[in-house]
Amino acid sequence: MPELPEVETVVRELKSCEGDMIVSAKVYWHRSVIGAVKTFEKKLGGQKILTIRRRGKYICLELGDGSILTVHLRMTGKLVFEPNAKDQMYIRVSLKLKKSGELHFVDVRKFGKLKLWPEQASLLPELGPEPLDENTVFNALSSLTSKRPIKSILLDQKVLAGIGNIYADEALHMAGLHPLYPGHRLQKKKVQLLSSCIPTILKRSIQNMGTTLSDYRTTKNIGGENQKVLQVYGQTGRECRKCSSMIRRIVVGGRSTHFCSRCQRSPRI
DNA sequence: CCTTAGTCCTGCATGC
DNA sequence: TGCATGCAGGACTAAG
Repeated sequence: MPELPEVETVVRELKSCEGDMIVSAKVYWHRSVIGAVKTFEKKLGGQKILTIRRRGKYICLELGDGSILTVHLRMTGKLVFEPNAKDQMYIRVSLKLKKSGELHFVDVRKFGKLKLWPEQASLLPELGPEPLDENTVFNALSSLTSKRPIKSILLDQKVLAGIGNIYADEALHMAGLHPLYPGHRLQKKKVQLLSSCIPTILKRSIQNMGTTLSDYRTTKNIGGENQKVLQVYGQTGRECRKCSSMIRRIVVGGRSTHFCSRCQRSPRI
């Protein structure tokens, strides 16, 4: 599933479309678009793409009239220029670009969403800060008084924007923290450690072009390589690469959670 | 304030 | 082989 590193990889590729123009937009599955589909198609036609940026897990296209198109890939969404035969079946939205060709939003499970935000709208106001800087992460985590499990806190986009299930598990393993540890009971030293692990884990994955477990691909239909260095996510039943203990799987806040019971000690109750 | 369950979806793994 | 069942999950919403 695309999280911050995967979205960042896609956005870096898409940067080549800055300055291009959206000739026309066509929606094939209306629920992939938030808001009125006719307005969406009409307002996108003829728009110049000024900048393409990432915010959390959102791809943000700043358009000529000041409006902003956001794309959230959710589970299986991807943006591709040349869809293969299988992709063709799952094209939900297509954007015809003047110079770059046709950009297709492909999404098997239809969870992904596109939204055109009107001019001057406050964009994505509920998102927390970006988690790529150690000090920023420390500030976001140290101001917490929540009793929720640290895993749930990391997945909360209002706390930090962009971390998903894979990197939450990987960062907690690197920091040696049990996913059920209550946020308010973390000592300052543990928060500091976790705050350095999160950017490290995310930046490494960006270098590896993201994690491809099933659907994630870049706009050029290239998979990432970061799945090769995952320590716990999807490793249930295998040996921990650090200590050889067995990787276990539990459910935290409805999400499957992977951890090493030796490296990540259970909190004292 | 908090947690849990339901919703959206489809492919794939499992079991008989 | 074929059919039924259940699972996966990000973000949102509703209920308790």
